[in-house]
Amino acid sequence: MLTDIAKSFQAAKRRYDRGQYALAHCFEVSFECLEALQTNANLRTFGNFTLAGYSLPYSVADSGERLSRPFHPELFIADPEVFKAASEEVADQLGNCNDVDPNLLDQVIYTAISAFSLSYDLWKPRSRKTPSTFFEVVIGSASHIIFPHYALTKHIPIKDVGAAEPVDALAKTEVGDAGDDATEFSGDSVSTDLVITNPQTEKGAVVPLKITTRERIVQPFAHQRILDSAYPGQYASFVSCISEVQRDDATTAVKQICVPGTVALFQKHLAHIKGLYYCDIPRRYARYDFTRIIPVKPFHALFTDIADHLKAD
DNA sequence: GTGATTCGTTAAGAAGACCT
DNA sequence: AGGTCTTCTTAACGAATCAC
Repeated sequence: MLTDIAKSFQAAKRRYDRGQYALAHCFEVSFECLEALQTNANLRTFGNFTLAGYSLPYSVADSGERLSRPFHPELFIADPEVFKAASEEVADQLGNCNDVDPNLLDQVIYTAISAFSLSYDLWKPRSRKTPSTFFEVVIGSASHIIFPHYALTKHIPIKDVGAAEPVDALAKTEVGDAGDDATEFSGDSVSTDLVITNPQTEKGAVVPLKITTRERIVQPFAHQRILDSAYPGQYASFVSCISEVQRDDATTAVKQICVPGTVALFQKHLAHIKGLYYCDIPRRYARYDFTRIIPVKPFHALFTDIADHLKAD
């Protein structure tokens, strides 16, 4: 059953790679996943996430043989037909530049990505990369619709900065005694998931897309730091994720893998990014002591914030 | 014990080398 | 031009470890 889903996904990806509209095709893939889950697995409660007296129930998909990652049942549209109607509504409204119900948008994105991920967890659990590729295609396709006049790319070429003008104290220690040819890097580029550029202003929005981040959160900050050095003031990063949850089979509970201290340090001292955007906002990242350092917002705010950043003055 | 952080691992994809 | 082999990069899960 996953063979068909994988084929549909590859077809959608090929369209996307050619720069064609692929959102509806992605939603069809998610619909197929929901049907497969309904037919061949059992969606059931698993356990709670708890933090300081707060408790939130999570569910899993159970194939009898294997358990999926946990998902948030209130964000997840389990009924395939309901999802189909909701996703078509969202796609239509995006296409017509109408306002989309923000909560519906969050639910549709969360369900689309989660249904695909759950299916891979159950029937192709070793494929770790594929769900995130799907995420990339979904958001890239949506961006095509929302920003029809902006350029979408995946790489930003980095011009040579040169040792003569180190950008700061950190760079100074790098060039030091490595010899005169230490700066002979050319043709380098920052490889990201999605870059949206306004050709008028040349401003760009970098959108790292990750299902979960864990300690890999450092990458968007490092990229932003590089871009600040090569193109001061031109790029801003909007880190987009689904959730940070993980099953704990020993206690039949759900954990949210967060690194708040590390992220706060990156934001203060490595590079400044615009915000973290989650479908299922981790509880620890929603606390004021964290959000006063770095904004954490629901997923639907992503597109409006990018539009604000890119618009001509 | 609990929350924060890091590690170990498997696999997919991209790019280049080499062959046909 | 097209195959396939190798190497490098990237994604992200579950488990392990750290710090209080």
